[in-house]
Amino acid sequence: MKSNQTGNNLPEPTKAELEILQVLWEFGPSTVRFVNDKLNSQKEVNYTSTLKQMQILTEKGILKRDESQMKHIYIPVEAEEKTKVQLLDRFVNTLYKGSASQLMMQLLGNEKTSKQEIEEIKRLLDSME
Amino acid sequence: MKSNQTGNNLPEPTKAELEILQVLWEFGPSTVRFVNDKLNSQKEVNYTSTLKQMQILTEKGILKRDESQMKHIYIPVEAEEKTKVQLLDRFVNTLYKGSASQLMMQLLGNEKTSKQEIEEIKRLLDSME
DNA sequence: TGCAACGTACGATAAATGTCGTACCTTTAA
DNA sequence: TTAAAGGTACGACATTTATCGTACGTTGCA
Repeated sequence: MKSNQTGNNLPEPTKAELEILQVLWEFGPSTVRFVNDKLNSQKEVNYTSTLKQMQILTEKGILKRDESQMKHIYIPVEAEEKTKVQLLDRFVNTLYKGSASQLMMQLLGNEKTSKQEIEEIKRLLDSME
Repeated sequence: MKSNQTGNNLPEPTKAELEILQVLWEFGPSTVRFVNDKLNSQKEVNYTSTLKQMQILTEKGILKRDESQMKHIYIPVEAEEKTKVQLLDRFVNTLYKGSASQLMMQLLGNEKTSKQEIEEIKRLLDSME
């Protein structure tokens, strides 16, 4: 048995798995064919590779599927937000020892964070009172 | 040759590699023995495992080392901030399509982000005018 | 001076991840 | 009614990541 500093032992979605999740989040419950087509607009990947990944994702309990028809329909078990929150939490803990404000500083110091983004964040904070 | 959506092909530090980097960032240039001891305060890991990792890190160009003495001294090539910025950038791009404010919203909605943290962020923003 | 302590080098191996080929089932249209 | 198109299942395999054993070199001190 092993554990890490943050006690965070979630069934970690891997890179390839995340790509699949993103398609499902964006377009809703889908067939393997559909997901594979979307993935192929970005990189070449074999149909059976995507199928296998989605089957594994299902075994892991990250996806579930509707098998009532021949074309199985895959659905994320957890909502997009919930999964992202978990990933973000892990990220903050790992790199910033849990300090959200430290992460913020870096975000704001980043050239790529536009003034527009910063304005938006300020509005967000003000509306939180 | 493969590439991803964000065109981000940095020599990705892995989990175990990150743990080593964190020690070096926190305590400065160190020997393998030192790093291994620090790691072992959190999880059991063999000296030679740590050594191997640090050698690989060096091959990848993420660490460099001073071999002038028997006890080699390892040093991160890039500063902590720079590496973290890259990782953060990748994270934002992957999960939030590059939108820092979206990430923020999630951060602020997170139970674990304390009011104290939020206050700190506000101060930070105000001081940025 | 020789041995114990401590160091590096490096190959073996395990486990996780990612990709694909092939077998086989279902649907449909000529 | 059968063959082609399009599904799923599943095992094989390459690569990456992670860990460790063993060999061997250096140092210092009993």
